[in-house]
Amino acid sequence: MSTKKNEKKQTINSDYIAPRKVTIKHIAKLAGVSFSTVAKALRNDPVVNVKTREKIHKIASEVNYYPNLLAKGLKNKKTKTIGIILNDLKNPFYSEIYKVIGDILNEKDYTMLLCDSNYDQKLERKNIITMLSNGVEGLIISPINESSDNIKFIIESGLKAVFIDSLPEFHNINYVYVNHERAAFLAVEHLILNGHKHILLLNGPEELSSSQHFLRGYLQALSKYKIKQEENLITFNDISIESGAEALKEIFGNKGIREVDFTAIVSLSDLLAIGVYEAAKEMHFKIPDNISVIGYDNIFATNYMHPPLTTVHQPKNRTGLYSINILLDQINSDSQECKKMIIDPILIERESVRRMN
Amino acid sequence: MSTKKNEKKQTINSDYIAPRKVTIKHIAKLAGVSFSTVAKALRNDPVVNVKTREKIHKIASEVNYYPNLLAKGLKNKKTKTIGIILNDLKNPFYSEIYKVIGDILNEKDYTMLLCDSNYDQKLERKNIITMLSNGVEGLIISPINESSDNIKFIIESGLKAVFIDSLPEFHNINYVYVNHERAAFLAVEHLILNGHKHILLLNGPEELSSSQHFLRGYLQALSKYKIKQEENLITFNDISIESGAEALKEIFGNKGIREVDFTAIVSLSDLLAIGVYEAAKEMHFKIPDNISVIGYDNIFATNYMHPPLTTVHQPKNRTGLYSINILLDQINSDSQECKKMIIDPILIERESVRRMN
DNA sequence: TTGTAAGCGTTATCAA
DNA sequence: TTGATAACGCTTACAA
Repeated sequence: MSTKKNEKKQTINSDYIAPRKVTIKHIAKLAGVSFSTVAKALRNDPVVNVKTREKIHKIASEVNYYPNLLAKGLKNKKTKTIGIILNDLKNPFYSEIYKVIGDILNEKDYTMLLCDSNYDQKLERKNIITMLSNGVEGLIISPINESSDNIKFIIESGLKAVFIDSLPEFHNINYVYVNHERAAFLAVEHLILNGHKHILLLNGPEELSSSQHFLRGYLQALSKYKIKQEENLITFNDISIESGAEALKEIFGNKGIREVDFTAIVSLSDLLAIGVYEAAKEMHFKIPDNISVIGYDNIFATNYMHPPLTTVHQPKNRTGLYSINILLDQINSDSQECKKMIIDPILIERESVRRMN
Repeated sequence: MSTKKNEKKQTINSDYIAPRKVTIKHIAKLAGVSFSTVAKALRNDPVVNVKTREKIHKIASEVNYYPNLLAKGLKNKKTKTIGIILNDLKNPFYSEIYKVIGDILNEKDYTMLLCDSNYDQKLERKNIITMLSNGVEGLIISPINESSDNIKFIIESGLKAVFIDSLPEFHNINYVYVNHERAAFLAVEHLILNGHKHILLLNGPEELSSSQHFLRGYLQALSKYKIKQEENLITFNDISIESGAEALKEIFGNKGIREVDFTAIVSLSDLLAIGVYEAAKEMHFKIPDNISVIGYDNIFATNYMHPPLTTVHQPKNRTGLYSINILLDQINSDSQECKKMIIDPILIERESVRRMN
């Protein structure tokens, strides 16, 4: 028995050449105690002698010991890790959200596993599995579609999750949702009150839940003000500056400004709205003189554009803050009660909408 | 012996109530084989019978099996995870970088552990340890200071790393560096050639290596054109819109535009430059009529500002692309040769600089 | 106060 | 072709 133990230690010793990561066993050897004593000492368990504890801590810091979180996680199912799945890391809208999440995580000594699903449901599924496989303690996700199998999969997995930017129809879930329907309504109403009757909708991808909510709000506003809905004024697009510009250029085609059949544009995302500005440069039309534009999100850049973009503000800080707090609460308190928050967006009037009446 | 084994299985069975994560042991039981056979089958080891393999795969997908990456990582020191440590997740400059990193990682089935150090060296150290503890296979870091202990710590840890946005003086390291010195030189030279002689430097934090390089470039340009350096025109600031605006407001104080002793501003970051725009709004001066501004980074927003910001472009895509490729190469090929890349920035002339001559 | 041993979910080696 | 077993680094009863 003791021979065997010695053999084992020999093996470790003979590895000296390659600088191995130091473990509690190495420390134990240096301190001349058993490795379980080291484990206890490192966690400052009062059961171990103060002298021993100090000695062990001293050694640990001398050899730059840091624990292996994989081993720890494997043992206690606590990885101190939370997962974030978003659709476009580059969109400043999301950046603001995970910035505040990151700050809180820093404070609470959690780590963030971040994935970008690129608005692709297959990738989204893969990312969810990655999170599960990595044993994250919780998940914050902005799902592509709120009634997709991916959501069911998350729920059934038992992983604690907070959905953001969406409104999945399950009762045993948490979400923090900024009311997109209301946002669209606010935007379109603002346009209508300024005398616009033909309003182009630059929506996101059709399968995106956000797009669906936004469309609903758009339609609601039209209907409230008895404005006829025009099929050709509803467009679905990828969410990026480029595709916003692309969409406009396509619509214009050979037409001149005067021949185009709308006077204003609402868009699901400020990025798309910036695309309109880009198109304006290239196609030589003026905002808001020829075409009015209103965005959504209120990303920082919109305030400095020319003209400053009228947009609907999404409280991104609060979204991040609430979602991470709800998640951490649930992780650390076993309280199974679900939190559902709906935040109201706010119209920010700037100078990209022209008064027609 | 066999009794004991049965007892163990009983224990697992009696856990039925709480829906446990399924492991290869559960599958083994369902399939009526040993768990080591399952392990082999799942990795499609041809040593196991085709029938058995198929059966096991079928069961695995029925019960939604996914492997425990913690266990896997513990066993083979391969976590399929890479760490990214940056200083401000909200800065679009960084977003663009980790967007492309994320895309590549998606492709190669790696996961990204992302930390924000907030320009704080203590936090940076903590984040490095977190990465080590989590067993990342590689690290991409934009360090705060390139000669800090944190860098040495990384090198000594043996973790494969690529440094970005900095130029640490060690030979056995990789870096992808955009030449900040050159960037500052380009910017200041542009200002000088347009007739500016009193140029305010809105630099980043003093301990930031980037700030130091940038300052060097600023000084170089002044000296090349025989312009006297003025101490009070060199300022260090946090990198954000707010602190850019703050700095300007403080400088102005009670002075009017005419009394201020510079005609142009160079800044280490577009964010700071946007702060100048913000100040311009509040203090009622005009860019470039009263004050010229030139930024650095060329974040997407600068092109749409009023006036469009003249800035120096940093190839962010290439930074991301090169760094992740170098890292992945090194991880998967044991080639220990170090890669050092220096990328040249490019002046982008827009409309925020006034011609004085 | 300290040490022993089992176990977390895998992989890999060896035996059957 | 399949199964038993040890090991990865840690935690945690339990024994000494």
